[in-house]
This record gives sequence, structure tokens and C-alpha cells, in this order.
Amino acid sequence: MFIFFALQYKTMSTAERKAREKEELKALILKASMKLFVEKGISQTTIRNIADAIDYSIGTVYIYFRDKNAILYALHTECFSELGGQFRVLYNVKDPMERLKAMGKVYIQFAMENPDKYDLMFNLKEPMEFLNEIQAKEWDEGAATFDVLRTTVQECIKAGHFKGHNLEPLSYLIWSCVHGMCSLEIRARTKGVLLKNPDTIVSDAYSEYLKLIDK
Amino acid sequence: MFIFFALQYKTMSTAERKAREKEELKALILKASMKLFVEKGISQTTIRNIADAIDYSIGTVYIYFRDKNAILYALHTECFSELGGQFRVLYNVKDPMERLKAMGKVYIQFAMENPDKYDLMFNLKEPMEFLNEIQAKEWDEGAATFDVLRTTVQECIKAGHFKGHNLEPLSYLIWSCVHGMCSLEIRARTKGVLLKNPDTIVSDAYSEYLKLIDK
DNA sequence: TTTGAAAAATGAACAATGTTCATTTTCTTT
DNA sequence: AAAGAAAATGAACATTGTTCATTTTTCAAA
Repeated sequence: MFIFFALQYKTMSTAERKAREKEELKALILKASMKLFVEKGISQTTIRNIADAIDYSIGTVYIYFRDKNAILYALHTECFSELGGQFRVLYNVKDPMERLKAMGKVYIQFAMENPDKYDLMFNLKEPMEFLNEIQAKEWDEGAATFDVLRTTVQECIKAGHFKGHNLEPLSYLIWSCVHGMCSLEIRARTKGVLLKNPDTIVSDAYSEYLKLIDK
Repeated sequence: MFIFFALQYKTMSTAERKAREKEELKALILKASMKLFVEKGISQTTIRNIADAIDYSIGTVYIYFRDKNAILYALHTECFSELGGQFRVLYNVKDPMERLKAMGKVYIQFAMENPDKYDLMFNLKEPMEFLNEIQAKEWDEGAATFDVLRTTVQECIKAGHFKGHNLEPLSYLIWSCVHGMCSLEIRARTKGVLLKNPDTIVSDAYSEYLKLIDK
């Protein structure tokens, strides 16, 4: 009986360690991938680069991720955690309208400081293709983030703002506004359009947005 | 003297025909490319596909376009012509505010009906990379299209709308709104977010936008 | 400690892609 | 008809994501 437990214990602990090691290597792959993505761009980063960076072979990467889309999806999830963490700070802002305005600012700042991460979250098709591959019905990260926005807008409406508006379409409009600004900038559609102040166009436009929703 | 003219004439005419034939083949490549892009998607279309479609070899394609980005840029330009043509109809709308609202509708309809073309115009990096390759300082198509918007907004302001707003940032905000809606939809960020009416979210959000700018 | 099977890691090999360029074919001029 | 110029060709290259037969490592059982 004692021996059985001992063996069982040892077996379990080894299995646990192995599972932990698997998670660690998975995390290592993701860490190296993210570093390379930020350093040289997502499209310029190859599986070979990632394998080299962690001193493992190409094949090993494929043991831990079924394909490149899986890596992109995993990183996309990490990025949502990061942005979600920044949003969480805003729960301290009690006035929903102030919180909504602050959220937009945080969103834009995140996008401008992390264009590749933003691309991964909202522009690239690959992470969504991965969801198709595994036949996922929901996009959890997107749903959760949109829910944060929708809830805030809901509170704004309750507080008497946005009279005559409908919650979901209005929330989507607000998301679209800030996303549009970031996306056009990141995807290089503001360069070469001969703007008077190309460097500040996003924050200037955000000021116009603030005026608009305050009416 | 006569002989000189005759020779000269013949030379010119041949050169002209050759130039015309070159243009024709170039147009043929673009036509086939666009067809394939719409049929099977831009990323799924290869140079070999294009060469096969027009019964020429791979190498020939490279005589007429320096690289794939050049093809994407040329098509992107065609798409801007198409959208520009649709905008031109709106010049009949005298009231600038009505025109602005109609422009957004046309813009969104174009995006929803031609997602690949829209991608080419506003999402993909390749056409802009081509501008970098040839060291272009301006993005003519974008500049011209933005100018149409800015001019309309300018007229709106003159007519007493958008009090307290600044022209360029406001124009960029409006562009961002409609672009954001289209981009999120085309890049599959509305699927899986558990919206109540995912199929009509873009047009529903546009209604909210109309309410917002009318205040 | 030895052993053998399971797990993990490997990297050569494959298919697909954009691109190049020496060669061939076609056209134009003399 | 011949020579030179222009156009077209497609084999070949480099780089990608991906696979999988083989090798190496791990670890419980003897």
C-alpha cells in the first residue's frame, strides 16, 4: 500500500513536471515570437527564426503549435490580456462618460505604441483563420473586450447621455471610430495624403470625437 | 524628303502600335489579376495563376510589372477610380450635409460589395510598400479621395454645421468612422463577438453615426 | 544499474511561392 | 534575306510553411 502511494506520487509528480515543462517551452516559443515580431515585423518573422531564437529545431515548434496561425492566435490572446489590464485600471473612474473617454485614449495609445500587437488583434486575418481551423464558434477575446465597451456605453445611456441611440450599434460605432483612426495610421494611409499635421492627426481627430459625443 | 517622312511615319506608327500593345498586355494582366483576386482571394492568387490565366509565361508578367506589389498598386489605383466614379454621381446633391451622408453610404456599400478591393485600397500594406519602393512622396489616390471628403466637410462647416470643429481632424474622424466599421467587418472582427444583430451591425451603426453628426 | 518503451527533439525533404536571367523566339529595319 | 532589337520563355534559385522518418532523451520497471 505504501509502495503504491509512493509510486503513484512519483508518477503524478513527474507527469506534473512534464506538463509544466511543456507549458514553459510553449511560453518560451511565444516570448521569442513576440520579441521577433516587434523587432522585425510579423511578416518578416519565420518559423526558422523563432526556432533559432530558442535554440530548438523547426520541428519542435510544430510539436507545440499546430501551425503559424496558432502562434499568431496565442500571441493575439496575450495582447488582449495586456490591453485588458490597461482597461482594468479605468474601472476606478466612476463617471461612465469619463471612463468611456479614457478608454478611447488608452486604446489609441496602446495601438500607437504597439502597432504590431494591434495588427495582430484587429487587422490580421491569421488569428481569425485559426479560430476557423479549430471550428470555434466564439471569439472570446473580442467578445470580452467588446463587452467592456458595451457595458460602459450602457452606463452612459443610463446616466442620460446618447439620447435616442441604440446600445449595440452605438457601441460598435464608437469602437469603429477609434479603430478606424488607429488602423488608417498603422496601415500607412495617413502618409502621403498631404495633411497639414500628419504627426498629430490621430490625437487631433480624437479631440473632435470627444466634442462630438459630448453634444 | 518624302522618303524621310515616310520612314519617320512608319517608325512612329510601329512604335505607337508597340506602345499600345504593351499597354494592352499590361491591362490584360491587371484584368486577369483582378478576376482571380475576387474569385479566390488576393493571398491565394499567385503570379503563376495570373500567367496561366492570360496564356503567357511567368517571366512575361515581370516584364510588365517589377513585382507583385506593383500589380497590387495598379489594381488599388483602379479601385480608387471605381469608387471615385461612384462619388462623382453625388456632386448632384447640392446640400453638403446630405452629400456627406450619401458619401458614407456609398463608401460602405462599396466596401461590403467588394471586400477584396476595399482591402487593397485601405487595409493591405503591399500597395503602400510599392510607393516606398519607387520612393513616391505622395499617395495620389488617397490624397484625391480625402480631398473630396475634406471639401464636402468644409462646405458643411460653411453651411453652419459642425460648430467648434476643426476641418482636417474632423474629416479624418469621419473617414475613420466609416473605415472602422468596414474594416472590422471585412477583417472578421464582428463574427464571434455575440452581437444581437451581426448581419446588420454595419448599417445599424451607420444610422447611429447619422444621428450623431446631425446634433 | 540496466533496459526498453514512450516521449521529445531533430532536420532533411517537400510543395508552393516570388523572383531572376540566360536562352529562344518573334518582330522590325535595312 | 539578314542582322539587330524587342519580347517571351521557363528552368532555376532562395525562401517560405509544413511534414515525418529517424535519432535522442527520459524514466519506470526489473
